[in-house]
Amino acid sequence: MVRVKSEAVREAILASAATEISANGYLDTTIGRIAKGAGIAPSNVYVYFVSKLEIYFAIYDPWFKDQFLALERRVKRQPTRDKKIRHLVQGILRDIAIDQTGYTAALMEALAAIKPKDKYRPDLLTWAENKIEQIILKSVGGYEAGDPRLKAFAHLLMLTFDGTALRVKALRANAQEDGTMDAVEDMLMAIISGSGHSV
Amino acid sequence: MVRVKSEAVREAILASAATEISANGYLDTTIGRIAKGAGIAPSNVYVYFVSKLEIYFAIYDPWFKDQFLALERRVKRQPTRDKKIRHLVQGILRDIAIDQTGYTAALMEALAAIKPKDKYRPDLLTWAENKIEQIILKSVGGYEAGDPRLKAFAHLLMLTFDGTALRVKALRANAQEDGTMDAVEDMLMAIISGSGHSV
DNA sequence: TTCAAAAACGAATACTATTCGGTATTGACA
DNA sequence: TGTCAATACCGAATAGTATTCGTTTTTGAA
Repeated sequence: MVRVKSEAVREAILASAATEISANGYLDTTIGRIAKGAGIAPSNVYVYFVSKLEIYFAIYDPWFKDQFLALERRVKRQPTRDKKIRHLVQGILRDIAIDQTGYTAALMEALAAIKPKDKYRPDLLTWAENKIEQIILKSVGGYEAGDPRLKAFAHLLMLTFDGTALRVKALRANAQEDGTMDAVEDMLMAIISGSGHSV
Repeated sequence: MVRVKSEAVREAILASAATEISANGYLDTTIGRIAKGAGIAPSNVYVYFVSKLEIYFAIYDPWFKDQFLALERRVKRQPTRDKKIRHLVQGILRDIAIDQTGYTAALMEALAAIKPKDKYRPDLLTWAENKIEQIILKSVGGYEAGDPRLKAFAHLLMLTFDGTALRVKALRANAQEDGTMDAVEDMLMAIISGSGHSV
């Protein structure tokens, strides 16, 4: 092997793509513009990534996990169980689903655009649901490991996450401004704070 | 006006599009194939519809409303309040979100593909949430009109609907086969059956 | 200094939704 | 019943996309 991929080029592609996706979403971000932003030819992008989808997830995956890890720390820091639960639910719905970068809105486009040949594996979703279980288990408390309600709650929360993000995308308004989202959050919080035996 | 649009052609377009969308989803359904199925030229499709998105909603809107109306009747028919609630939640998540026609999976693609110039109005989502409130109010019982918990529950249910449909699309598996979805449904049912004052 | 692997490039390729310019049809009116 | 203008309808653009291909250039090891 006599010529080696440039880490700088790879980073330039990711940086350019991140900017574009944040500004224009997934579908409207073109390989051409990513390449121009990175200072290379469009075809050269394919030396570093097999597809636009792969580029997107190379950006979204670490961002998403960082968000959850930061959330975990915030939850842990709360003084009361109620506050922990509130931070968990609101953090996921308000901060990650409705994020300022637009990465999650782009996720909806990316997921919708997936073709069978992309062989997408929902690792991120699994990871997130496991992380939610973990946060409740270790930082919120009140549940035993393996409690099936934990897995169900985590799934419900992530389904709600998807719906929230999708609506940001399609309605370009943070949905109901009338306090309905607050009430939805309350319902979700009630599920997890009520059901567990108290600490 | 001397020549009139043919109702037969309009129907042929819709029928062809419905078949295509059911088989290939929204993004992979092309105007060319819709036209071929309808026996007309692609450009002629635009005499009847302004865009592919409009064609899609001309199909999805009535289908979706029919599903909800049929669900409403089924719920009403149940003998006990618990069974009514169960049918409501499962009908939405199992029958409409994970439908056999693939129309709802296509909805996720259509929503994701929406551009600002499409000026999409989320009437359907609003309609569905109102209908859910109505069903609970009139067919399930236990709540007063205007109870804010109704609106919140309807919203939560539809967010879950979105998430479920999105996963069908992206994972092409009805998600968790391990009973987690059952537990999620139970959680949703508990919210609405527990909170209302009993009848 | 050489040289082959492979990065990088520009030009295809194969698609797409939608538009445009002309042609053919047809419903109202004479 | 014949005329004619509005417009359905058609085929050929247009503009835009992700990705691939053939070639040129670079570069790291020998």
